Parts: sequence; structure tokens; C-alpha cells
Amino acid sequence: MQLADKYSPELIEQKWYDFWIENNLFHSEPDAREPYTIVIPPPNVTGMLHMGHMLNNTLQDVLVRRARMQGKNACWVPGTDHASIATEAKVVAKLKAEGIDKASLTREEFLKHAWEWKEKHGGIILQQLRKLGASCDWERTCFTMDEERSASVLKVFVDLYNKGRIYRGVRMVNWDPSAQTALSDEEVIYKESQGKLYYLRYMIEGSDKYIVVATTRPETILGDTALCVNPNDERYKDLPADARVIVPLVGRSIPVIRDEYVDLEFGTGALKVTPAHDVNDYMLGEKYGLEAIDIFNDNGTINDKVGMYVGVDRFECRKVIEGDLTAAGLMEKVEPYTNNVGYSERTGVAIEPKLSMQWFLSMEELAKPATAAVLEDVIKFVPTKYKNTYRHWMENIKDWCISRQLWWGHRIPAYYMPKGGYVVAETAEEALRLAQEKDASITMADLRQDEDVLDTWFSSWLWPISVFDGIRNPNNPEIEYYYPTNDLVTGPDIIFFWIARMIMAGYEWRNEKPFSNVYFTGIVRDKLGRKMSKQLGNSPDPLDLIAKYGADGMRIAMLMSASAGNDVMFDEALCEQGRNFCNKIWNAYRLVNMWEVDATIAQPEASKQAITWFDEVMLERIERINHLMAQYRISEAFTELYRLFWDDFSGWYLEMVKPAYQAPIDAKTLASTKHYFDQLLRLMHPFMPFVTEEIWQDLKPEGEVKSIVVAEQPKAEREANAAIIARFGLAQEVISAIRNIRKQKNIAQKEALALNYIADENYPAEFEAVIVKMGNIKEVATVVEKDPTAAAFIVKTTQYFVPMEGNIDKEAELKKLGDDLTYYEGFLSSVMKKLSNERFVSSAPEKVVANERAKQADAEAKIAALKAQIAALQ
RNA sequence: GGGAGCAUAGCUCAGCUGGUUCAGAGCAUCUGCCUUACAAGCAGAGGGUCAGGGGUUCGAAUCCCUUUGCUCCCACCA
Repeated sequence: MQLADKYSPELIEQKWYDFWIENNLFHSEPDAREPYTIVIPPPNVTGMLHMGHMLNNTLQDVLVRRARMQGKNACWVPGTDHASIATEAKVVAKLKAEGIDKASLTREEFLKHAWEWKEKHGGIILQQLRKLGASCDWERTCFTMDEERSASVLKVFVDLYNKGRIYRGVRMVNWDPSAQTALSDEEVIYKESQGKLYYLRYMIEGSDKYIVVATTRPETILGDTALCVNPNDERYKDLPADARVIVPLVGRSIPVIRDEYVDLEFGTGALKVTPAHDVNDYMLGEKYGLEAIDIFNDNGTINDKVGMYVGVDRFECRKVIEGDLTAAGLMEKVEPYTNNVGYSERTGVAIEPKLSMQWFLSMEELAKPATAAVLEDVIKFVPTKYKNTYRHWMENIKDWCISRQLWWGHRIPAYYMPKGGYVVAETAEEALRLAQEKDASITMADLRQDEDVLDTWFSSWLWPISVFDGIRNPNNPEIEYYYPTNDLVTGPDIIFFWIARMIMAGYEWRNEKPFSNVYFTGIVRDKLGRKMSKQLGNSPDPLDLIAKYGADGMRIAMLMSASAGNDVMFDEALCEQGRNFCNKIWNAYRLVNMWEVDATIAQPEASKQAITWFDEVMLERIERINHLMAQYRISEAFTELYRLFWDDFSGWYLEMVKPAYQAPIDAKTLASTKHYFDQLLRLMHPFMPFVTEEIWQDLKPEGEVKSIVVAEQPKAEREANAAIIARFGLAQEVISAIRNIRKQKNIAQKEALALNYIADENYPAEFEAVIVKMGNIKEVATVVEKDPTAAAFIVKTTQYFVPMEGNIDKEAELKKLGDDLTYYEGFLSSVMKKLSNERFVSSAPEKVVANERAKQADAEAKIAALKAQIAALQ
């Protein structure tokens, strides 16, 4: 095959992806092999691929491809999430842009639009994943709102309801006035916000005195139903027990109550109580039987309950009321104030605490086995630091508000009967049957299904089970085979939303963990450490990067910087490095590929020696990579490969076996070289699938499988011989020293040099041919005398001389030797200090002491050699 | 307010149970090379008081305490 001198990913990536799909290499069916399963964290169905997905899916693909090559039955299940609130918001915005108000549509009409939107944009993200090379089993693609998954959700809801875990009630919930739905606690993000603290005067009834109350939300005075002070507060000691105050502007008379909840230190020690709009006030309201006056409409404007500021937005109202209070002389003062305000994760608007009727899931029982599983490492977290976070949340778990006042999602399967009461059932027919048990006269037309849908996470928490239909058919062969899954790769930001709940669901419906390991990725940031965001415009389009550097280049960029749990500082330069590495592999293959074999020539000694060494290197690195991968040190495992291929294989091995220009190569060396190349490609394939497949297809041995995707991963059959590697290291140092001499003396590589040495046990005679070839040495000889006219160097204890015919700078040589001598003398003295220390020798382990003694011997020999050279020069 | 984590070369990070010439890698920088696989390359070089302070130890980047700086998570103080 004739190869271009640059690797061009754009010419081959699509070809091989198509090839993999045509040959069905990513598809899995249960069989006798050990399964290896990953379920994808389903991205939002109408979302676009961003850098976070790149990182996450690259890592998953590495794990899956490696498992597949290790002979496991690898199954990576892809899919998308319906993302209830996010998708509904997008559809609402799209309709608005077309001049259609959601409120003007029926549920059915809206859902029609939503499904159209989903059909149009849905799955784009999965197409994008193919560009990355993701080896998902696309035949298994799931959607959280497809028929199977929807049925699973309803089944689970009914099951929990029947177990008494789901209840319905009026509670204070987080209300999103933009999406106009309740949210779970996890969907609220608290941020420090600059606000004001307003000091309002509440006139005491029947007096011209007043009590000053500090509040950040003066507009909520409309809903005030009490004023509260601490019973121990001296300032309010004289206030009669039945004192009442007048709500400013509103004129309503409210009682003054006393409760130790009120902080004496804050503000004036007086608290206005608005039970409908503050969680704490709500609890006070419950305790003292106060009325809760809800003053807001669902969209955050003031309603007509009080008859003031009707229809005005809550923030606008705050401004207006500030003016009105000031005008009325009821504003004591206003101070700047920083406080924590909750914002909706999805729509970004400030959350309004609101009393409303919602569905809740009681979590306490669910949490128990799930907490234990992680604490006892039945499920391992990588890195482990997230165990703490998890434990804390699980041990303080609160009930989950699962209802959302949206249309896009799984509609709650509760059916209300005309005379009150409701039934919960998976189907309308079943609901009717249940209803008729209570009242035989009820017909289908009488039943009214709950309008709300379920929280998105109420479907995704079933994901590892539901993708194998394990909710509806708990004994089906697929779930039995693939579950529990092996690894979950995701971000720590969804540890509560998703991971914790999947674990709970796993134990609830399978009585088994959903996965064995959770690998937490970091957040992808730009090189300045900023989060990538649309607003900053610092988020590159991953597809552009793939087009520019190739999918492999992109994957390498992600791998280079991604140690588990650490944020990724993304820099486009890393993509370039990735691309360069692909090119390196490509060119190495070009070299090997152009060699002509001549079966008649004998194997050169240097090649034999190179092979002796490289056999051990391969063994050592495979072992190391296996070890790193077992610890999920994926980035480091890749670095090992990078250096193995670039430095050891290309930089050393290929150079050692490379025949002279246009000279043929012997058959043995070529066979070994191709074997190494084959092994290296297999090792690298999980990390960089495209370039490895392209080359492997050309290189692969006769009778091999049709794709590297299913080729066997190399194994380390025995332990590497460390002594060989160490001895070769001496030869490398000799070569390096010769190169240095050439550089210093400005001697071209083409010019052959002579090399003399004083023989001792540290001379790597078994790699002499390599030294000769790599150093371009015309002859090697042992000498007994030092040669003052030669450029000299020492490796370990062996003295070497490159004759220079007097062309040496004596002063410079002496200085260099002197510097070395100083260093080694210092080194020796520090070693001696240790060895002469009685306590060191007696308390340090034997191995360490032996090591120090070896250091001593080496240093002494080295010093002797240096001194000899210095003497010879002088 | 509570908790967790981080701080090592200009940048991004390794450094595992305290002990190997332990102070490392990649990138960047500098020097020399368009050497017939690769300039997307090759051969070299410089660069760190391991955040500051204290302690434990024969021995500390590593363990403990403390100060400073940063990050994240949790929490209803109006």
C-alpha cells in the first residue's frame, strides 16, 4: 500500500465507522462469555454535543473497547433523556417565536408540537457521538419516553404507591415561575446575590409606636399574617402579650407572636411571618395556626387576594413598594445586603417558595441499602472522595417532589373520581376497574387523570434496569445477563440527581447494585480554568475540533488531561498533540511498510539485540498499563502507551533495526517488527480507534479477525526481565553521551567515530552492536590506559573515550569532570551520613540499608573513575 | 455556618505503603539540525526552597498541627 506522508483522519474515519456498523461489531447478545456492560448517561434528547460529552464518552469508549478486546461480551447501551423541563422550555420558546402561546394550546396540541420537535432534533446528539467513534450498540438505543421505558415508569410509580411510599399533599415547594412548575430541592441552585435589607415600620395597634422589621422581600408584606419576636428579647419585654401590629400599606392587623426561632442578633430581632412564601414562616404558621395568604400567581405576578399591585411582577413590585413605603413614612432605612437566593437550574429564574399540592416519594427506606452499598464498597467510587458527599446526602435525605406542572413527560397515572378520591393504576382500564370497586357507577368518562408529569429523573433512575426491560420483565434473559452493569462514567454534579437514585432503584427492583464502579469525570474548563459556557463563548464545538484534528486527536486531547475527578483544563494545543501522535504512528507504519524483505540475508546483530530488549519492554509496559487501567488511571495508561510508541518503539527500536537507505531487511526482523506493531496497535486501539484500524487492516496477520475492534488485547504472559531493560539503559546512556559529544564538537552523524572503553562489569557488551549502529561507531576497542586526547565520559562506572586527535577543550573537559566530581562527592557524603548513623542502620528496613550500601559502592567507583580521568587530562 | 478537596518547573499534572540518583512527565522556552518514515519531525539544554511556618522520624513532596490562598459540596437565618 502506498501511503501519504501525512495522516489524514478525514479520509478514513467515516469509512471505518461504517465498516464497524456494517459488520455489526458493536452489537451484543447474551452468550456464554463474561458480559461487560455500560449504560450511557443519556444526554438530553434535543441537546447538542459539548466538550463534557466528549470527555465522558471518550472514557466510556476506551473502557468498552478494551473490554471487548479482552474477550468480554461488551455492551454499551446508548440512549437519550426526554429532559422534561429543558425540552418543554425549548418547545415553548420555539412556539413563542412563532407567535403561539402555550396557554392557548390543549395538552394534546402541545404534545404534538413537542414530539415534532423531538423527531426533528432528537437523536442528533447520538449521530454526533458516532463521529467520536463511540462503539455503542445502536440497535439498543433507548429513549426515556419510548414505550418500554414509559411503561416501566408507570409500573414503578404504581408499585411505590401500593407500597405506601408515594403520597400526595400540600407542601412548601420550590416554584419556578418561568416554567411554572414545582422543582425538587436538587434543581435549585443557591447563589450569592446582591440585594437590599429593608427596615419596615409596623405600627403597634392602638399606639403611635412601631416595631421595625428587617426583610429582604418587602413585597411579601401582602402575605404577612404575624410578626414574631424572641420571647427573651429585652427590647420587646414591654409589649403586651396580645399586642397586634398593622402591616404597612396593607393596613391589616396581625398578631405579634413569640418564638425562640427568631435570632436576637439579626436585624431588629423582629421577623415578619409570611407562611405562604417562606419555608420557615410556613413552619411558624403551622405551629401557631396562622393563615397562609398566597399572594402570587403561578407566573410570579401579584394576584388579587389582597387587591393591591395586582398583576405586577414580583421584582417590579419590590421596587414600587419600596417607593410607596418611603412615601408613607414607613421605611426606616435600606441597607445593601448579600444573601443566598435559589435559582432554577433550568430556567435560571429566582425560585419562589410556594405552597402547592404535589406528589412526593418517601426516600428513607430506599436510601438504606443504597447508602450501605457505597460505604461498604460494593459499589466503588473513583475517586473515593465522593463517598463522603454521597453519605452525607443519603443520611439526610428528604422526600422527593416528583410531580411537575408540565406536559412533556410521563403523566402521573392517578385518576380522580367525580366525588373525590383517586385511584392509581398503570392503565386507564385498570384505573376504571379500581374505581368501580369503590363506586360501581363510575364510567371511563368520569375519570380524570392527574394533569402533572413526573420529574425527568423519575425515569432516568431506572435506566440501568429499564434499558434491559428489567422493570416490566424482571426475569428476562437480557437483564439477567447484563445486570448489574460494570462501570458508570459520569460527572459528580449529578451524584444526587441520578447516581444515588439509580442505586436506590437498583436495590428496590433488582435487589442488586446497578453498577460496580462509578468513575467521576471532572468538569471541562478552558485553559484559563473557566467553566465552558455559551455566554463566555469559550466552548469550542467538538465537531469542529474533530474536523480539524480527527476524532482520535480529539480523544487523545481528552485523555491527556483527564485524571479521575479532576477538572479538565482544555487547551486546543492538546488536540494538536493528539493529531501529531496519530501522524507519528502513521509515519512509523510508512517506514515499516516500505521495507523490502530479502529472505537470504542474515539478521543483523543490532536487530537481534533490539528485539531482545523490546520483548521485555513490551511485557513491562503491558503489565503497567493493565495495572493503571485496573485503577481507572486512564490518562496515565494512555501516557504509558504514548511514550512506549513514541520513545521506545519509534525512537529506539525502529532506529536500531532500520536498514540502510533502500537496503532490504531480513525476514526475521521484519516479522518481529510487524508483530510489535500489531501488538502496539491493539494496545492503542481503545484510545484511538480510527488510525489503529486503518493501519491494522493493512498490517494484520493472515487469518486474523476482520477488525481490530474484535482483535485480542495483548497479554503479558510472563514477567519482564528487568535486568535486560536496565542493561540496555546503559547502552542508551552511552549512545546519548556519544550524541552529546557530536553536538559539542559539531561532528555530523554521518562521520563515524571510534569508541574505546576500559572494560568492567558495567559495560553492556551484549548491546554493543546497538551502540555501534546508533552511535555510528567505526570500531570499538577496550583500552587499559586513559586517553587524555579523547573526549571522555563515564556511564555508571565504565570509562569511555572517543578519540579526537587532540580536538578537545581541556579546560572545558576538566570543568565538566570537576562538576561531576563535586556532585558525586556530595552525594557520597550524604549516603555516608546515613550509613554512619547508628539509628538509620538499626531501624531502617534491610532493603533500604542495602540500597544505601549499593549507592555507596557505585558512588565510590564513579568518583575513582572521575579522578582518574581528571588525572589523565592534567 | 458545616463538610470535602487542592496548592510540586512558565502551563497542565504524576509522584501509590515515608526510603532506588526523588524532585519527575508532557507542553511551552532555548540551541543545533529540512539526517531518505515523520519539521505534525530529530538531537540536546535550561528551568522547581514541593504555598509559608512548626512538629513527628534515623529519614518528609509524602504523616500530624497551623497560617495563607483557591475550588467544590451541603445548609431556611429574615
